[in-house]
Amino acid sequence: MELDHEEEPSANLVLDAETRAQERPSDHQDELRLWLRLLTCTTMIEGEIRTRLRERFDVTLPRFDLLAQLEKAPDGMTLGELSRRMMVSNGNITGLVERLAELGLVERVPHPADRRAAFVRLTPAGHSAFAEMASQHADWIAALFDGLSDADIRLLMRLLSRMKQSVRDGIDVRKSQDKGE
Amino acid sequence: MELDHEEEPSANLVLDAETRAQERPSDHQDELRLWLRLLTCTTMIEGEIRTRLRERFDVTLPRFDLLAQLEKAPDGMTLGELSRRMMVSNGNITGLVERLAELGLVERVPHPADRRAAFVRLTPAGHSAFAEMASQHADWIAALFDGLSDADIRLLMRLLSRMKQSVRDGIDVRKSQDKGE
DNA sequence: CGCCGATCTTTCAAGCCTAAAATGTTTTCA
DNA sequence: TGAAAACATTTTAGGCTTGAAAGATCGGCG
Repeated sequence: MELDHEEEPSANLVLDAETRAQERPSDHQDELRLWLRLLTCTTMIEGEIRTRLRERFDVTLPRFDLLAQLEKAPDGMTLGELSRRMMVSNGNITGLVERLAELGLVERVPHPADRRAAFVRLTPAGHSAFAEMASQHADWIAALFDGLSDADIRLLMRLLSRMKQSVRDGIDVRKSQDKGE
Repeated sequence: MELDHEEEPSANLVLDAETRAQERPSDHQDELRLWLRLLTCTTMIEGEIRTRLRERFDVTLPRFDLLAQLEKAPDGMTLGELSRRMMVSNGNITGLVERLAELGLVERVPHPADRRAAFVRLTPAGHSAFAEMASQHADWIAALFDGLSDADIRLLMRLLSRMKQSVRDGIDVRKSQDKGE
C-alpha cells in the first residue's frame, strides 16, 4: 500500500486511488465483482424480509426499521437523529413518522429546550407490536444465515468492519474535496 | 448442523432453524449484527454512488444498473429477463425502460417469435454514454475499497458466496412451504 | 440588543418500487 | 381442436425516497 509522491498539499486519497488504478488499465474487476456480490446478498435478504413482514405483520420494512431505532431510545429521539441513524433524508422521516403516528405506534412530543426539534417515541402499542415483530425478524435472519458457521460469521464481521471504515474514508475524502478545493 | 427429529414429512429447514434457535432463548445476536453491518456497508456505498452518478452524469442508480445489464447482452434482452436479473418487479422495469427510451439510450424491438415479449437493447448513444459512466463507476468502487487488501477482497468474495447460497436456500425453503403445505 | 449563519423540520416535484389485477399471447394436454 | 394453465407485459394504487427550497428557531458575536 505505497503512499504517493507528495505534491498536492490537501488530502487526495480518492484521486490517488483512481490514478493508481488507471495505471493498470482496465482492472478493478475484483472490486466490482465484490460490490455486485455484496449488493446481491443485501437485495435478496431485504426482499425476503420485506415479503415476510408484509405477509405476517402487514408492515413495511422502513416502518419496521424506524420502530427498531426508537426501541433503542426509550426516551425518544429527534427526527434528525432518526434521519442520521437510518441514513435517509429528512423529508423521508417526516412522512414515515406521520404514517406510524396515524397507526398509533409512535407519538411526537415537543422537545423541551428547542422549539425547532421534535422528539418521537414508541407508544405502548408500538412497543409491544415491535417486540413481536423483532423476535420473528431475528429468527428469520438466523435461518437465512443457517448455512454459515460461527467462524464464517465472525470473520465476515471483521472484514465488513474493515470495509465500512474504508468506505467511510473514501466518502469523507470526497466531501472534504467538494468543500475545500 | 444436527438434523431434527423427523415428524413433519415435508421439508422444514426454516422451522427447524427457528426451533433450534428458540431453544437457546434470546440469541441470534451475532447473525443480527452481521446483517446490520452488511446493510450499513451497502447503504453507504449505494448512497455515495448515487450521489456521484447524479452529480457527474445526471443519471439515477436504477437507470445505470439497467444500462449495465443491457451492456452484457449485445442482442438485447426481454423485460422479464431484466426484471429477474435486477431482482425488481416487472412493472418497475416497464417504467425504467420507458424513461430511458425517451432519453434515447435504449430502444424496444419486437420479439421475433413471441408477441407477448419485447426485447430492449442499448442504442449507440446508450452504449457510449454507458461506457463513460462505467469506467468512472469502476474507479469509484475501487477507491471506496482502497482500505481492503487483495486478500481481504478474495476472502470476502468466498464468504459472500457462501452467504448468498445460504440465503437462497432459506428463501427456497419458505417458497416450497408456502406452496405445498 | 440585533443580525446572521447554522440547525431542525416540512413541503414539493420527480422518480423508484411493490403487489395485485388486467390484458394479450402462448403452450399444454385431454 | 379447444379449453385451461402458464407466461410476458402493463396498469394501478399506494408507499418510499431523494434533493432542493422554504419556514421556523437557535446561537454566537459585534
